[in-house]
Amino acid sequence: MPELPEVETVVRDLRPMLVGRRIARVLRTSKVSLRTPWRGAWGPRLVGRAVTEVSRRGKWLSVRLDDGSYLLAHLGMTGQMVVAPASEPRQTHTHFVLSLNDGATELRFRDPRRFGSLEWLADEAALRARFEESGLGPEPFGVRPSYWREALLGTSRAIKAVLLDQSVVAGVGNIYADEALFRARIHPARRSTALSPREMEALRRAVEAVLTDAISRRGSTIRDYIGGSGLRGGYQDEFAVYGRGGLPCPRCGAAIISARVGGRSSHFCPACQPEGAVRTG
DNA sequence: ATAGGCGCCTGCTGGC
DNA sequence: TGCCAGCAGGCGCCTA
Repeated sequence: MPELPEVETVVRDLRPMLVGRRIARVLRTSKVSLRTPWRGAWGPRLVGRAVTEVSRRGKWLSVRLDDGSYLLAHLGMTGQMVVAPASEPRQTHTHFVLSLNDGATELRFRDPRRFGSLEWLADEAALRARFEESGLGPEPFGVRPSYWREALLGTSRAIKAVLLDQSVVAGVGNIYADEALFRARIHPARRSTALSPREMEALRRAVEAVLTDAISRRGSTIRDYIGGSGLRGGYQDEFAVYGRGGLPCPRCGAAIISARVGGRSSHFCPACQPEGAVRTG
């Protein structure tokens, strides 16, 4: 669920509430184990540590501690990371809780579907190795056009699948892939190698623009997503195509198509995003 | 080697 | 009203 704009929003929300605070207590509040278990004995490693930094890389969220170690979280489809008053009842599927030394708040990790993960890494080298292991590509902002072109020419897949490939560019998920393809007027099923240089460049810029706009609206809430302070996103109100099958295209009025491309539901305008002839305008 | 498909989970929706 | 299939923002693993 959470794609780059959602994770970025969580990071921005959490930062002022976490940086400078110390971890007073670590609680495992759910009996289920996460799909990727916490690596190592987490209790002793965290208690007493202060948070020095909260950041994002692709869809990963990291919390740096004052001994140089990191808590690394991936929110999967339904993961939430929220700082809440300790007095507030915890929701179901809250798996881990870090009590903070202000005595009043706690960081909660909640994840109904449990596709998310939470792990501890000893230092920055281990963090980088973890990103390497997951095949994480560059951040989508300021991608070099030459890199982009080579990445798109280096695979025979549909462009939609290429956008979802985190090793090509980190952070784009199903929503923003569809929205970026719409902005660039490219049909999701077209082979990435079939795009003209102009289209490739339009798409590179569309990805940046869509993600930037979504961040400014605090991401998109379809169902589960909330920011680090519990607020919902607002970008779902600006979707041009995602989840809008059968509704009119905001640009030309044609009915938006909903179809499976590369195993994922995809939404596009059949008029603005033609599958056949490459438009070379 | 690459690309596609499946499985992991829970919860909600829509059709019968 | 109730049941059940299908589907959901992700990703890693397996197979052809």
